[in-house]
Amino acid sequence: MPRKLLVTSALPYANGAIHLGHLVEYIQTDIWVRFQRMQGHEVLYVCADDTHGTPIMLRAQAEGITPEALIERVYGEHTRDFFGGESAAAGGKLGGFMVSFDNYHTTNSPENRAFCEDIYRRLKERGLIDIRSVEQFFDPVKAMFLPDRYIKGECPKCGAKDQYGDSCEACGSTYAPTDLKHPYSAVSGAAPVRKASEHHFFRLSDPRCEQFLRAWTQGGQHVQPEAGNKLKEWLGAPGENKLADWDISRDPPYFGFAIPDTGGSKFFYVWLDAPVGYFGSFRNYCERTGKSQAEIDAYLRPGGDTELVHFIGKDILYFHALFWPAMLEHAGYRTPSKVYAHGFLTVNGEKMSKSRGTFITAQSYLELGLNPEWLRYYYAAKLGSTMEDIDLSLDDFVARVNSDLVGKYVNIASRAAGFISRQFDGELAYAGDTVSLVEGARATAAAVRDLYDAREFGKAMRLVMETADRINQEYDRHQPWLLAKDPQRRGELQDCCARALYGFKLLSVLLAPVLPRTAQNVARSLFGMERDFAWDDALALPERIQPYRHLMTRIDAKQVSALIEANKESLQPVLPASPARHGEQQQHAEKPATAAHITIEDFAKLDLRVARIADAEHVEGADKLLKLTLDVGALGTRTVFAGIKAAYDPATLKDRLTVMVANLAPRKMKFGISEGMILAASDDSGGPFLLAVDDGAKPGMKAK
RNA sequence: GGUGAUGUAGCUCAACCGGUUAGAGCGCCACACUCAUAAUGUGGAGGUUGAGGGUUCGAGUCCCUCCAUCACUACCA
Repeated sequence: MPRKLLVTSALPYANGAIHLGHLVEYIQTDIWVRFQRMQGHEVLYVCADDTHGTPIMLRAQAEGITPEALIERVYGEHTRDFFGGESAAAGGKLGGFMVSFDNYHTTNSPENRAFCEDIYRRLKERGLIDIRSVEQFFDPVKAMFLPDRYIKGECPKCGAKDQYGDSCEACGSTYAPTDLKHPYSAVSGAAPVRKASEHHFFRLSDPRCEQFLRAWTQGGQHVQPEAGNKLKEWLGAPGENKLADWDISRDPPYFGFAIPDTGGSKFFYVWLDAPVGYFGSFRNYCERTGKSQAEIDAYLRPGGDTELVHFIGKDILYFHALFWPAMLEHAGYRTPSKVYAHGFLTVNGEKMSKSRGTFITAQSYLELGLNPEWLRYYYAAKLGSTMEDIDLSLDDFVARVNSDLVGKYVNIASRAAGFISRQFDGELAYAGDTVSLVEGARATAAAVRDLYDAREFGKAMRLVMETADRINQEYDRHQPWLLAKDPQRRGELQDCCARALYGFKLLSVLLAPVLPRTAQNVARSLFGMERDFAWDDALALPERIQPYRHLMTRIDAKQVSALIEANKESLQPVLPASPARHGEQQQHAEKPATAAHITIEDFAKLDLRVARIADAEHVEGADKLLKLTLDVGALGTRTVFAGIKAAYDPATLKDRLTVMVANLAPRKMKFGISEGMILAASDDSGGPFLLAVDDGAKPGMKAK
């Protein structure tokens, strides 16, 4: 019985170009989708641009255009990269990277708005929406609330200037925007002020949500085992109530959908309407193709026999495995059947980097004339069913594609077709037993089918290439180039070439989900079919061929070098990149390498002082911390929390002299502000041991 | 600091519930072949499975410690 599958890839954010990191997901999903279609299942593969939120709004302002104009332009770029643009959509989705969406929509659509409003209203009816006051940074010049990423200032830890409100690129520490020293708005440069506003929350902490999610995420039905473990961590132990309510509203100005009944004073947070965009795109497709309401409901209401399958990056598991199913469940919609998370892409073993030129855009890859099927194959060869990261090793990419695809696979057709065309006018004929030949193919196809279905593409590719090796070996064994010289042995020649070409057909069917364009060429141009391959074509012996035309060229390593060169850039984005977002895999900033040595100037930045421990006390509820009051002479007294409880009794510390870092940025900790740091030594064998100061030193003296 | 993942030949990866001399492809060396847009075949070299302990008749596989990388996280400051 055919399955009915509604499949999605995460929505790419409409403020940037598609790059090779994104493509892991779209290629992975597309291979799976094409495979399922070949099995005869009904598949709807939908996606959309994720178009709302502050980054889009500000970017449009910076460019002096409306947000609508911006997202329309980006829509054109994204669809071009994915499948050659809207104009190519009707032609079989073999442009761009050949991602075969049935529908590619936008979240800024009436369909999406209707779903968002409906879901919100239903959640509200069920008492799962709370309204609470929240205090946030506000830009008085632009008259807008600022997301964390738009507040910059000095890192509270290392003092680096111009750091974002959530983490420091210099030292890698994370903190709240309120921790920043000298904060300023990245939008206007003004000093932000604290301001309260009412926010709408989805009550994820409600027992109904927790209970549902505990059941939904465990048991291995919906997510991979590793993802299940991660989710378990986030859910905490039963009763622990680790899930925090989710803030789903934003204040204007905001590019997005107004929340119903707020008179336009509140907007849905982009992360609410993004996943809902899957449904919006689906509905748009249904309306476009004249589907009935009953058919639509079969996909959206609980209890149907359809499957909803999401492919995502592991960075957005939280949204897709917690917020999203909980929202759907309590709003009366069906919940996802599967959420499949993949890992990040690294290039040459490292994070993609603009300075190294490994932050490669889809557009540059295509414009430089690299074949998208090369990348599709390489990703397929590397992908498995887990959340593990995959590495694009560029040397390996060249070697692997050339050897597997050209040397092994395409070469089979190239070497056997010539004899058939020249000596037999394209006629294939088989001598002797063909039953075991077809049975062998059947077994291979079945094994590959199971691997595709389980998303074990790497294993599938290995099996396909083993098969290609065997076909080459078998062909060699008959030495057709010798048979061709002996008129008595024409039958043998024709047979071994026919068998090789049947093998080639088998391989082409098995590779069709990965290499759709080549497979189409093989089916139509070589085997003269009037349609594309179906899975069962793997079992049908071909009877004749058209003259062979070369199917795929090798990668020249120079093309890859040119690609790297083309992507090396020093241009900084006009505005800060948005944080992890729908389909926005790995936009993490690179951390600069730490220098092995520091200069004397670096050292001079440290203000080390002799401190007298004026008071030391236990902290209620703290396992490791002691609260110290330090006398630092002329600098006055400082409160410092030190993690030395295990080694020191407060009573013994009083009046001891030790060394502190006096100019360390104050750090808000659970039990108060710590205004410095005392020095202590420790390693595996023991510690911590406080540093002592020889007699004669006075509190406040500088250590250098 | 904690939790989890990863660490296997030069490169990319395999190895079911622990079970014979740890496999494959690429690369490399030699040979063969010439049908194929230098593709193919045969053979070979190459690994103390990150390090060190332990359990076992037997460990890449299980346990402990450590190291490295990555992710998440925190009451290191």
